Amino acid sequence: MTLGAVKPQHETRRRILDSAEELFMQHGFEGASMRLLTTKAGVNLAAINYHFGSKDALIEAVFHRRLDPMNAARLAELDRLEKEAGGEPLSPEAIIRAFIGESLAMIEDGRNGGRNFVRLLGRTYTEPAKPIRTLIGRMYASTMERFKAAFARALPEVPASELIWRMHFMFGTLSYTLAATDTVQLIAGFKPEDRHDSRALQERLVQFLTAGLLAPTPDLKRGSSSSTVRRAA
Amino acid sequence: MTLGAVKPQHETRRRILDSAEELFMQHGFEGASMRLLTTKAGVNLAAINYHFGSKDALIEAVFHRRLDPMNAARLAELDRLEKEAGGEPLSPEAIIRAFIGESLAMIEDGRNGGRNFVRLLGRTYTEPAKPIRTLIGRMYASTMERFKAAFARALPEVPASELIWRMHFMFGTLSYTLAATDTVQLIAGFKPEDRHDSRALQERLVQFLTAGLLAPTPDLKRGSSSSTVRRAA
DNA sequence: GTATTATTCAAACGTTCGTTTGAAATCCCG
DNA sequence: CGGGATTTCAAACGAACGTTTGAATAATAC
Repeated sequence: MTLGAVKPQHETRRRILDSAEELFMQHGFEGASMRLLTTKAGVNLAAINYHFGSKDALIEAVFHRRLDPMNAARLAELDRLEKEAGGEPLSPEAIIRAFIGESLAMIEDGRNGGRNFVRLLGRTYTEPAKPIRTLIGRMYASTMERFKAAFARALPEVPASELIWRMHFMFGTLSYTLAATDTVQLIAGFKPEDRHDSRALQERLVQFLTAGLLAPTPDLKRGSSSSTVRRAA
Repeated sequence: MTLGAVKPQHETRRRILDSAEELFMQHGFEGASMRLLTTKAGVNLAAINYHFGSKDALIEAVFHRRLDPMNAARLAELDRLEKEAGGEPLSPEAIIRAFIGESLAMIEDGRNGGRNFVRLLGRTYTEPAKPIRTLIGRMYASTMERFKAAFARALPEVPASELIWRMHFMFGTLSYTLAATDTVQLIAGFKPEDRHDSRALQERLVQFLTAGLLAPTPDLKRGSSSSTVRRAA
């Protein structure tokens, strides 16, 4: 058979990355074997070690390919908003949108495998393997710092410790939403069409997260901390 | 016959379950090998297959041991609240407390390995392996139905489809909070002592989740602005 | 066209995996 | 105390794992 033998320069690399994205999502990092990955990619078993060095390095490459541009876009959007605001603090909702927008946009971007990646990503935040956790942590560090600062500026009356918890909660909601879509359905009643409508999903998330972020701060100490009810929407 | 005392009889079983709980949490289901599990438990390699039949059956047993009582306690608490309310719908916050209280109580219950399990649990909701996902889904089904009904009664004005998404978000926040504690720290600034103070954590979560649950819904017919703020605390 | 480099390929490496086995040790009851 | 059932044990099983190898092939440079 005459295979159109025109192979772009790093076609093999790309095929491996695409397959890995999908199979890591379906079977996990340990569950997706080299043989499974290379078979799906239609390349030789040794190709992964040749092009990436090891399976771990492949995992790292999978994340770098998407996560670096993704966080860059988040920061760019934050920059754009802050420039537009001209010194004024941003609204919490706008910051939330800047953070989650890029993730959710990937969901319907069927052109590339962004959907696979985004679900893989949501899954990875609770990955047991330590090297992967530290890798993810490193890749997010600067982005998280910038957003933390933006939230702090937007909500000067919320204590820093409280803000960190709220960001923790928000990130958890996002990550679980990305990961669990299409997988476990603990709560019956999902309408399949909803899962792919990232626009509606984004609005639901923004409503939920904004309200949670602006919730009155709990009274943990004996002293009464004022219930700071802010703008709701 | 011989339904005699079951004291030391299943000591080996218990040791295996305890070790599995901890090692599954640390290394994942595939990462924790039979040899690692049995070595940590101080039992023979063949003990798992003898007492449970297979590694998969052990995983199932680990979840049944804790999850069944946990969900039973959730439902009992919900029953208690509803009886106490005598027909009146419960407050959303009370329902949230009934749901998350049992999970968080386990965190400080150092007596047994509840802490390990709770973190393992949070991790498992995004588990790639399908059998485990369906197992978890089955174990939660009835509990989720009851809580869904309770929320629907408490919030008659929120559309069912919206409510399901909000429950989804709430569950995600809880699961991520349970799982990611002590693991990945995307947001710098966690104070270690906070992680073990389940009382404070519960208050923070209740505040965040209640606000998110009660967030204004854009589709709401009585769509005037944000006056949907119900009892706040 | 030849030399050089880059990539692909089949085969095999040693290791570890979950499971099985049959005998030894232990427990339990009459 | 003795004998049948239960549990433990060391050893081995075949299968699958990630990785390596060296030759064959393709692409590129001179």
